[in-house]
Amino acid sequence: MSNAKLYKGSLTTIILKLLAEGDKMYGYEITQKVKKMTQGELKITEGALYPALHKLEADGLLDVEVKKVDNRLRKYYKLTEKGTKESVNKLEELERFIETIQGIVNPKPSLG
Amino acid sequence: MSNAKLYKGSLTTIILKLLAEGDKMYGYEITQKVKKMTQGELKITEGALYPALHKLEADGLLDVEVKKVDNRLRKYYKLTEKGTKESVNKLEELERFIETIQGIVNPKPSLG
DNA sequence: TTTTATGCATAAGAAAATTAGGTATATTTG
DNA sequence: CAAATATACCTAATTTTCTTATGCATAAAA
Repeated sequence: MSNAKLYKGSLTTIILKLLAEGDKMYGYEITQKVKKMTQGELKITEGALYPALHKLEADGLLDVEVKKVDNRLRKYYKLTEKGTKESVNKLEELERFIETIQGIVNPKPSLG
Repeated sequence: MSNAKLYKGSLTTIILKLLAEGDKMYGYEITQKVKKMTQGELKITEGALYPALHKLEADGLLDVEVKKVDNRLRKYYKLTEKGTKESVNKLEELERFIETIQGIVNPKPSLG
């Protein structure tokens, strides 16, 4: 994370959302995809990403599958059933956060 | 914070935004105003709020004025000049975060 | 041949919350 | 009147989630 500030707590939601698209992904791939999708605005640091992936795995939201490609290891992650449900929750939570904070920084005069 | 999840890092922005409206405010008033503006969705905890106010003051973004009203103390906070500038920065930062993360959770197919 | 890219990882520290208290006065309610 | 709730401040311990700084290894590019 460097250019655009990433509010703490949103990384997990990003990971779950990307994996909810259906395809399994490995860590490095996630950093590159986020960079591309945000036109370089958001850079996921490895120091944040890998511990986050390990925690999601430990919590039973992700399954891992190790593969060797071009003589280098890749750890492919995919959502478990629990992870699929949690991805829905996290996305709703994010939407609600955005609506809520918009209500403060861009309020309707009647409630200000 | 309890109902809607507050992403870590947004509290300072909320405080600065409310004070940027012009009127000085005291801590308890901020918690009540946020509750009202978000229809109870967002509850600022005192354990987060007061340390945040103290830090903003220590950083020279807020000025304090203590008043006794109904035999109870109130600490009124208002933006310094530096605080006014920072409130603009923080709001831009928040807008950018929202746009950026919308680009991930609600992507244009061309970039996905 | 040195740098950059790919791919994983962890450890120390900082930031910013949560949780759980504490003090005190004023008002409302049973 | 007593007890609960609202108003108003505070802090300390802990947890969560990052950043920063490393480390290792292979492949490709400069």
